[in-house]
Amino acid sequence: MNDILPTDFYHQPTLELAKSLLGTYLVHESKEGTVIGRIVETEAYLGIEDAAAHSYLGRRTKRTEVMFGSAGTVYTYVMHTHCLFNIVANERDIPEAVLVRAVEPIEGHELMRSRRGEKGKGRQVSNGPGKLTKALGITMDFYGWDITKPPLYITKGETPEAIEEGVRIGIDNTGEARYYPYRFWIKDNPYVSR
DNA sequence: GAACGGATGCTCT
DNA sequence: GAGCATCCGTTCA
Repeated sequence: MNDILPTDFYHQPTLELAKSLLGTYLVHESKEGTVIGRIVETEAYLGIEDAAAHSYLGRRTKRTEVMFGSAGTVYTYVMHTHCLFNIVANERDIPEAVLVRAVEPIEGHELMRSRRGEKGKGRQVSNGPGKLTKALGITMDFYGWDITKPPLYITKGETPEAIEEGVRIGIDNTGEARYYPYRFWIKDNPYVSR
């Protein structure tokens, strides 16, 4: 796997990056084995001007600190009983990131399913933000990780045939921001969350 | 140190 | 499709 996407790849407008990430391969090498998931659904969070983003109005805390850092940094966040996986985009001091909402298993199906347990059969194994992190073995340990190096990195994948866009999910109480069309997914892919 | 609430998932109807 | 279970980081006292 020498097709690791370089840091430069992440230095682009967040909305562009969200679309560019569709179809790429998210790889995690662990002692249990290697798992690869093709990113099929993403959402963009535009920091300053986006009421749904943790970094809204430049809000800077321990939690959002990495969003202000360099592009290509991993931003993990614990939500309810789950862990969500984001990738910081754009330039330093511009707190924007892309949330990975769903992946399609490419390699390591057995390992993913065993991590998910009985609930993770079929497409249920990774068709959601909290599900994919568990399937891929991503935890808060990767907070601040540089996504361009092993054991957790992204490689060039298959360019999607068609991309669709729509409103984001799970942010019903954020005013106008809930209507922004910042969600992107690969058309007709069965692993898209909903 | 206590209270709060959320970028969800699962079960049941 | 709707309702509820479930925790930990952040925030405030």
